[in-house]
Amino acid sequence: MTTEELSAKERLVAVSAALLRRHGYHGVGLNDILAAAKVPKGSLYHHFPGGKSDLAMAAADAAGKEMVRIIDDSFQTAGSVEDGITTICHKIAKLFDIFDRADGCPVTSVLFDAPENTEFREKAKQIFDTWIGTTRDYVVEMGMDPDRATDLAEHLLVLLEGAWIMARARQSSDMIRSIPARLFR
Amino acid sequence: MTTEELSAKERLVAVSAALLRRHGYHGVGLNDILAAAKVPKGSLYHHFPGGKSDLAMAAADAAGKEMVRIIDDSFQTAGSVEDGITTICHKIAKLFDIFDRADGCPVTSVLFDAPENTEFREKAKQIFDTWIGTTRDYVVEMGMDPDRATDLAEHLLVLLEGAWIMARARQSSDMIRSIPARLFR
DNA sequence: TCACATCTAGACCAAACGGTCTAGTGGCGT
DNA sequence: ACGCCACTAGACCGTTTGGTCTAGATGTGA
Repeated sequence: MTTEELSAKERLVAVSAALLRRHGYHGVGLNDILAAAKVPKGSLYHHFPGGKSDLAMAAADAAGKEMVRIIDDSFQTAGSVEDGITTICHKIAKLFDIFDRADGCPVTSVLFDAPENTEFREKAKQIFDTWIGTTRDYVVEMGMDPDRATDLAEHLLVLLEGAWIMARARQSSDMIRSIPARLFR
Repeated sequence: MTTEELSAKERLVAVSAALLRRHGYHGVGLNDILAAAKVPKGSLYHHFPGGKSDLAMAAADAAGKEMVRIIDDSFQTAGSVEDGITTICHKIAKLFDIFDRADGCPVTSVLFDAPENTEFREKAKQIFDTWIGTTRDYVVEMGMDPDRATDLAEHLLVLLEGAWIMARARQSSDMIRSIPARLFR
């Protein structure tokens, strides 16, 4: 993650996403984020008047969009539904391995840590639904009927979230890699 | 949750388990726990010299054992593997609904919030493995070969953890209730 | 009834928290 | 050259954090 040539705002979002993914919302201090991003407090509250929660929302959005990019990339080169989904899982598994096998799903880590905040939960739901919608659209495009496609996309997300948790506990991406086998058995 | 006749130590564990499940490790303050359990600080550090992390470990253990009890109960009255697993999911879904559709898996909520602590992660792994082992034993006892049984038990846990997350996001236990359909399709 | 261990009780502490505020800096349009 | 505005910079604030410590209550066996 090169934060070199990025603006202060961009650095803030990137660093937040990374730290929040690993430690959760309440697990990171604002000062940690500021120090890692090399941004003074004044800048934070200039770009994100809402403070920490504002920043977390932006970080979750960014992470959500990156996931959509992964889905797009995976299906662009895919010859079949199975192919596309397998690629998604392998890409995520690889990222998981790269980042010390320590990071959780961005949405879960960032948003569920603060469930007392309705806005957070709504955002999580919305991002999840975007992922499901994106996946479903590709699958429908490839010929599956919409209802089955929605179910498949939801099934994939459930497996992915569950596998992500197991992967963290076991410090191994195996569970993520074995998702396609579970889904298309 | 009647904390009436319990000892201070028991109240501490019960209240911690409940609060941690909802807010995560860093999301609850020691003072919140103490106030809810009506236990002074001195008592905490008498019973749990290790402080908050010590308490969280005990809470996770207690929650882990309760899950084993659910598995036991479900298989005791089950006529088939499918039956037992369906009962497990329904029991968990019911509990989820009762507790405001807000609580996550105890192990995930309690332990993953503090992944910088190796001891925490190990404990999470150990509890997960206990659940998998318990389930697998029942399934083997019912005639399935051990390898397939292990895979089935792991598959169930992955689906359960994933569904739990989705359930929180959507404030609905549907995803948990539909696990058997996904597993035995 | 006295000694002792267990447990309760909460005042107290340094550190860290998220957030506010004022001052200053840099670059761009005119 | 100047004024303006986006942004940087960090001192500072009240609150809350997890944790320590001393004092006292309670029960139990000799």
